[in-house]
Amino acid sequence: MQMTGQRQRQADRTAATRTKLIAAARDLFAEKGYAATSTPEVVAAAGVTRGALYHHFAEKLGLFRAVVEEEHALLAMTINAAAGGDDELGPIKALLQGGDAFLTAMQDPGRRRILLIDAPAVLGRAELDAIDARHGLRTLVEGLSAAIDAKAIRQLPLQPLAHLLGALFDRAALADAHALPDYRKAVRALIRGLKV
Amino acid sequence: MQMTGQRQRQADRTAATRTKLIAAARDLFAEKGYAATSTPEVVAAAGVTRGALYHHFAEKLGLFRAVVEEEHALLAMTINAAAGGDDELGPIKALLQGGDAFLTAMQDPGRRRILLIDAPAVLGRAELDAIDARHGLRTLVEGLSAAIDAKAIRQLPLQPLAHLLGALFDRAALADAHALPDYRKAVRALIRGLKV
DNA sequence: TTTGCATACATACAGCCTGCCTGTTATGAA
DNA sequence: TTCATAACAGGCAGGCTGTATGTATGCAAA
Repeated sequence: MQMTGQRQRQADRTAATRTKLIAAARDLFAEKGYAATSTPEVVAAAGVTRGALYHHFAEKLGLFRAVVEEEHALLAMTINAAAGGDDELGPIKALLQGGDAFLTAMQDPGRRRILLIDAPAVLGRAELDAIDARHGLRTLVEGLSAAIDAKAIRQLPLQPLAHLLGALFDRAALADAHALPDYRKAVRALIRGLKV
Repeated sequence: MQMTGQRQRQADRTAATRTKLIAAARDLFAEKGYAATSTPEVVAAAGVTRGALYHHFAEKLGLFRAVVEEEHALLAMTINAAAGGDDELGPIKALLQGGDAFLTAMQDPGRRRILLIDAPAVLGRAELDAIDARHGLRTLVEGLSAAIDAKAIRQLPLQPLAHLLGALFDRAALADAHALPDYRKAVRALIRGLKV
């Protein structure tokens, strides 16, 4: 039965084009930002035509959305790989370690630009929060929830606290590399201050 | 001596045009965002021509910069008026009160869009930080410095801590109005956690 | 195997926008 | 009054986005 094989060929073709477009767009968005990146540039870098782009994505925004989704997923993977190991660490230590993993994973300037600088303005807070809720924020909420249940930190509104800590980490990630240790210290102090 | 009067006339003319442009741009940027606002729209709303705009501003970005500066100054004025009164309040109370004033002053959605959503992406973090350093962040740094000197909060790197708290307040300001009390509560807890 | 349809592109086009450039008018010093 | 300069006005070139139309390839059914 070659049906699967044939269908796969189609799917592969589609996937290959999408992948090339997203990869090329990611690099350009990372380097020059969303607004300064034109679709002709993207398709030239990807080795396809604008027709292909607009066949797969309704608009330039859709391509950016896809890039953000992928970058977010990659980020979550990296963090889970780095901080997902130790389970018996205590809720606060787990939070701090997760935060460190996040800051490390965010050292790529392109990633910072896409996720922290452009995405909020291009996609809007609401949509970016929705994406974030499916990836990084979820684990943060879980960690905080565990910490509160274990009475390791004060009882506070979960979602707001998670968003605020997320903003804290985002801001720390934007710090100059040489200032990062100080930011790390301040973040840790703020989190430790939540202890009951 | 009419020299002053004449010079004033020129200056007034310039100031009037600039004011009209900035006011019109502020409203449009607030409503539709920077990218979706065109210079033809702006000049139509301001009742001038594109020639006037490009005479006063080198590019569209310069107009946005001016809007951000003004909005930042207005914000600082509002906060100072609301929270600058009580001087003998204790450093932590003063911080919390200043934060509340900030959140109140940030309730205007247009202001939020301009300062918190668009500005970081359009101007870049570095330039926005430079602007912020001259307005809101300065008072925050002073407040924190006083609190540390008074040994009311733990000794931590000043600039990073200020930027982190700034990010905290920014995020809280973006919360839905109905969730604001919970955000406020969480922010207060985080700040109180800094006590020695 | 062939036929017919859908998917995956390619290309040309219309409309808009930005920044610049050239001309014109108002202003102020001499 | 004269002349220089600032403050505009209007037009133009280049580029970009999204769309519409045309073409080739894949693939399921007859």
